[in-house]
Amino acid sequence: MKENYDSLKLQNQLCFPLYACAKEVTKRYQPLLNEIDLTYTQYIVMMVLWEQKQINVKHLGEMLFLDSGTLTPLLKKLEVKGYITRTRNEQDERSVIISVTQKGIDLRKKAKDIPEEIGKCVNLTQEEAVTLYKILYKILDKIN
Amino acid sequence: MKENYDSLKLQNQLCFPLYACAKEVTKRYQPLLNEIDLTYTQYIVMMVLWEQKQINVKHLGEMLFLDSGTLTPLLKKLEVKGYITRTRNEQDERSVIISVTQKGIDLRKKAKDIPEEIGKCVNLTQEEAVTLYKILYKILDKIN
DNA sequence: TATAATTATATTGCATACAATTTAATTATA
DNA sequence: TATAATTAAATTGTATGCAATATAATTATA
Repeated sequence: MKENYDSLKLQNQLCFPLYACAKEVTKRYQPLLNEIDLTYTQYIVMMVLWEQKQINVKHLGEMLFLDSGTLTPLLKKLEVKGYITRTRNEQDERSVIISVTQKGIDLRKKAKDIPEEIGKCVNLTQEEAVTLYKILYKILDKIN
Repeated sequence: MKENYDSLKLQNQLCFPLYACAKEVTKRYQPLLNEIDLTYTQYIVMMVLWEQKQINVKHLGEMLFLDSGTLTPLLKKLEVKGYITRTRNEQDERSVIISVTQKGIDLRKKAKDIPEEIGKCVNLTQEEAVTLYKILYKILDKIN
């Protein structure tokens, strides 16, 4: 009475290549991000702030799928670097407002070529990239 | 002379949904894996050992895209739990051979239903799943 | 309007990840 | 065959991530 464990084989997993791919791609960012003194997670935070200028921690966490245990220390580091400020919302003292500084805004110019560099090393066709994008967001939309 | 920073918008990134999706899906494993006292990374290590019974750290790292800085402490924890043993290769003392114990083998029965449970919460069509799988492995194959 | 419930961050503890370095063993070569 | 180069793990240091809990502020309700 032999059981079938095929579903537990590494090559039959969908999550594993997802996990590995995310790590490998993120790793490719690091040498580029080192030049502007950011980690990948710090970079996506700055991306949000380049668009919005200002956002509270809760909303930021919802956008990036990160909780306060990750964001609080990370934001303090960005504050030390001078890229953001953290101030309590005067209307609701529970909330902390993150604002980008001029130094943070200036960083965007230096980051400008990073997406293209990463695109090169990922090397998908335009069609594949669009398909991947759609499927990933389908998962993200359903999962929460 | 306004510069165009569209490529730095969060919604134009391919890496971000990849990063977020990997995290969110992995998070869904945790309640299931808690019942058999494994983390996700420990789980994929056990997956390899359920197939191979024995493998050295270097080869394991290549399969899982993990380095010794991650694997060494993780494997020591699996050893403490009694799921694996770590022994030096007598032919080459630099190499450490990881072997699954009977207790480790028995764990597979308890893990059997996990892939299906995860499949439910990801909720892709069979075709989407296959497409995603292929694109992810295309990236992984090229990137290293 | 006191008190309970909820909400937004912060903190703590644990488990990755990885770059960089170290150590020990093996292999290549002058 | 000594010495240099290479290789495989282990170690160190830094940065996430997240569950669980704590704290403080706000809101709901008896």
